[in-house]
Amino acid sequence: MFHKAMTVSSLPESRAAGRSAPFEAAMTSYAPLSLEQLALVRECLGAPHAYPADAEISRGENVGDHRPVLIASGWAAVTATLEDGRRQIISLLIAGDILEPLLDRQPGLSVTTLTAVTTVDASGLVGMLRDRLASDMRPLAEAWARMRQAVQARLLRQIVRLGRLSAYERTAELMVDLHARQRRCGLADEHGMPLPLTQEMLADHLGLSVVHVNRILQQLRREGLIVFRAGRIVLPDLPKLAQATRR
Amino acid sequence: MFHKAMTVSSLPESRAAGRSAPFEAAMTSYAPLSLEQLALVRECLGAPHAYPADAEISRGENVGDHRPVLIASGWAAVTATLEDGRRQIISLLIAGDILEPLLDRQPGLSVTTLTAVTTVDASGLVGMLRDRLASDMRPLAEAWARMRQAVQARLLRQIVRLGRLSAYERTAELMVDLHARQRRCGLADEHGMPLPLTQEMLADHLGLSVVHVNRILQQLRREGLIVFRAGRIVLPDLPKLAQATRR
DNA sequence: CGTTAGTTTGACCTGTATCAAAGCAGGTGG
DNA sequence: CCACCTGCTTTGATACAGGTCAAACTAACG
Repeated sequence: MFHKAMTVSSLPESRAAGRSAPFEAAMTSYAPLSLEQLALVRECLGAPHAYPADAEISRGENVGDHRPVLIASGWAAVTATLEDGRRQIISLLIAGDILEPLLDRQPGLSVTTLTAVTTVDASGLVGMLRDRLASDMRPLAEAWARMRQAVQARLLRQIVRLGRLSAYERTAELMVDLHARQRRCGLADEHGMPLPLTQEMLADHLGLSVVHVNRILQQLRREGLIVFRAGRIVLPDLPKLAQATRR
Repeated sequence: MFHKAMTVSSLPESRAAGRSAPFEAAMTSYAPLSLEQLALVRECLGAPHAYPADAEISRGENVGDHRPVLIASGWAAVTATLEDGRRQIISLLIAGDILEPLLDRQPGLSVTTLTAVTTVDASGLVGMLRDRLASDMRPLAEAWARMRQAVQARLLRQIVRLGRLSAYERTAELMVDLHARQRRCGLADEHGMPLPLTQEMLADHLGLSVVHVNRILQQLRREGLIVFRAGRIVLPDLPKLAQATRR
């Protein structure tokens, strides 16, 4: 019915606006920031690093030199692979997301790009936030802290999803969540968003089989809760979709 | 077959040794610490706070005054409760564990004691670690960092468990994990440990139904991988149990 | 065009949930 | 000391969500 359309939805990702635009937008959404503060953020960020799709993001061999990094564009995933090939996508990373040392480099885990990705080094930013606790920088630190909390909250939510929600509820909730996250950094409009994920990736994230994910998506489509169009996913009735999240 | 025996296994919990003994043991297991360093840790810890079983650990109403806390004795759980009553125990907390602000106080989550629990305030310790970066305190900071990493790693592992392991694998892995954790702080011997959890709690943690947990436990017992005795659980063949963790 | 990666379909199987009831142990109060 | 609760575990019967296997279908791409 939507026939391989999903994979095509990744954007050209090159843009006139600064590399960190989605991140700045996200940050502002966590605490209101002045233009000066945003400029300061921009200064602190390191040079961008580009990865092709399906590559591993490894930041230094030693555990020591793992620096925090921001996803500037594209989609990536923190993935666990079991010996027998079963995979679990622990966390999806999208533009504006923080990738902290704490998260990756656990043995058995890897961070892989799902689309082409650019990252920027955030250790400068972290250092700046640690040093400068001046009152006018307070909102910055606050936004940063809230973003980290959000990362954590998502992990916990993922546990609840996998532990207690049905396939249908899980899928609906993931869509709602991805939409909210992409809205924060201006990558989604009110009813649509990019979704550059294959059904296999969705399955690996939702703890389901590919076949079942396919059937759940069909059900959601039949009910008019999601529509695939032009490589994007459209959520025509967000409230009803949010309803589908609960039993 | 073991008939309500599990619940009885919580220890008297009053002890001549200092309140923070399990925590110190755990910390040393993450980085070798001198007696002086351990003494310093002890000084930094706040006064103990006691909770009865089945109580909520809430640390201040405002998000601001959430201090990091250590579990000095007893078992607690970070729990999510859905509107319709479904529950998911996100994380089990045992003696020596760190309970960070980041973890609790997400909306919909609560931290509840499963047995009688004593906690100690760790904000002093954190402050000390932040201020004193003297070289001789380096091991302390390192141990602390590793403990935090372990907390994080467990959360990620829990996602993999729920997403990709069978009920049988999940259960076996939990036992192995709990044993390793309790060994670290000297609460378990080589083949046995306290397990003050009802099958319902296990179910809520493993994302299963009570009935199914019961059947899995029976299977593990039949296979001689676990034995319940005198309110403790015995793991007679740890290697084989670890094997049961994988498919 | 053939190849390849992704989606869709159907048939079938199984792990796990649900429901209901019974068994067991410990605590309580008469 | 017994009888009764109450909370926990165990058992059996049954239902269903979701997995597995296999094959067809579609679209993109070189």
